[in-house]
Amino acid sequence: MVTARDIRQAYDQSFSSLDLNLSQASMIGYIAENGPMNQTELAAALVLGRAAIGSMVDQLETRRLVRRVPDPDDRRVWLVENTSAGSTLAVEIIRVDEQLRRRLRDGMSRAERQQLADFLVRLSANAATAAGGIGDLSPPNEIETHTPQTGDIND
Amino acid sequence: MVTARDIRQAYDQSFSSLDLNLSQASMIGYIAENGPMNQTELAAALVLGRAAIGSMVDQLETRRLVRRVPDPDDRRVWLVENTSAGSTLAVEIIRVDEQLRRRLRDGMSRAERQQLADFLVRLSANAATAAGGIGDLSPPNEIETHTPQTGDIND
DNA sequence: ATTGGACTGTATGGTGCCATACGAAGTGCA
DNA sequence: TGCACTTCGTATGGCACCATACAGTCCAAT
Repeated sequence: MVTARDIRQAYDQSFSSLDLNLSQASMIGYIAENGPMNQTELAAALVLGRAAIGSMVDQLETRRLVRRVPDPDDRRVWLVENTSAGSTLAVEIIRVDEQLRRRLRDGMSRAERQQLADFLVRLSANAATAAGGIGDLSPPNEIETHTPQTGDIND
Repeated sequence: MVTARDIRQAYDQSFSSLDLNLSQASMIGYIAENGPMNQTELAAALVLGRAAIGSMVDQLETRRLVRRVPDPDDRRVWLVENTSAGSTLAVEIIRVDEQLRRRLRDGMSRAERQQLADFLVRLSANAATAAGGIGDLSPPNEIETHTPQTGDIND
């Protein structure tokens, strides 16, 4: 937990020069790489709730970094896309991200990082099953139909 | 980060039967194992700010689980100690903790856990130095005189 | 055509934590 | 003996996120 906080802090600080926190930067970067998407998809990608995404979009929209455009196929949904200012910022974000990643990886081999990722996934799985049955010893239920997709912000 | 959240959630849920969250349980457990201590020490041990500790003590004090007693040697400080109810609860806390630890370790060898801990410490160190110099390439300053003590809630 | 269920984004209230600023009390130095 | 400096706990305001409930919309089945 402490490590997670340290890393988040390092990211927040790195992005503070761009006046963004980690989540905001992730959103802009993610849109830059995957194109406009609706808020529910963003929430899934960034592992946040829909409400949190909504208020993030609010903030970034007032700063003209992203923009809500109606989805022509579904009047319920907004497509969130980067403005030109947002796109410009995105390349900087990705640059900073890669730079910080390099510093975090410092002294860790590729194999080690792979193993670390593996450990974390296993821990998460254990935590999830543990959260399922509290005091009981019941077998793990069918709660997790969502084997966490790689391709998120792992690595 | 996601893993950290999952673990915290598992802990919170495990302790919810005792009507405690992870931080509260950690505090009572820590006092139970190390004896009464002042709030600054508690903050360092639980890796929280002093203000957060203060309000936690407030909560637990109204529930008569801990108690503030004046430090005879320093009139600024309160020593926080478990009440008898708190001590009773502590053994339950430790039991739940050990049980959950076992479930988290599931499928991980002792060597693997050791290695994981090592990775996390290294990552934290990297994050700390990265947080020191943002865009500059200056050498790490003397900010971190506090090599994170083992003996906390690692393992 | 209507209705029920599933899904989208929003509103609201709550939680846990931080950063900052403060008064009170201790400590070192002239 | 006085005066700065530090340290302790507290107060305040803010942030990021969650859970829940809700209105609007889509879709499938009658």
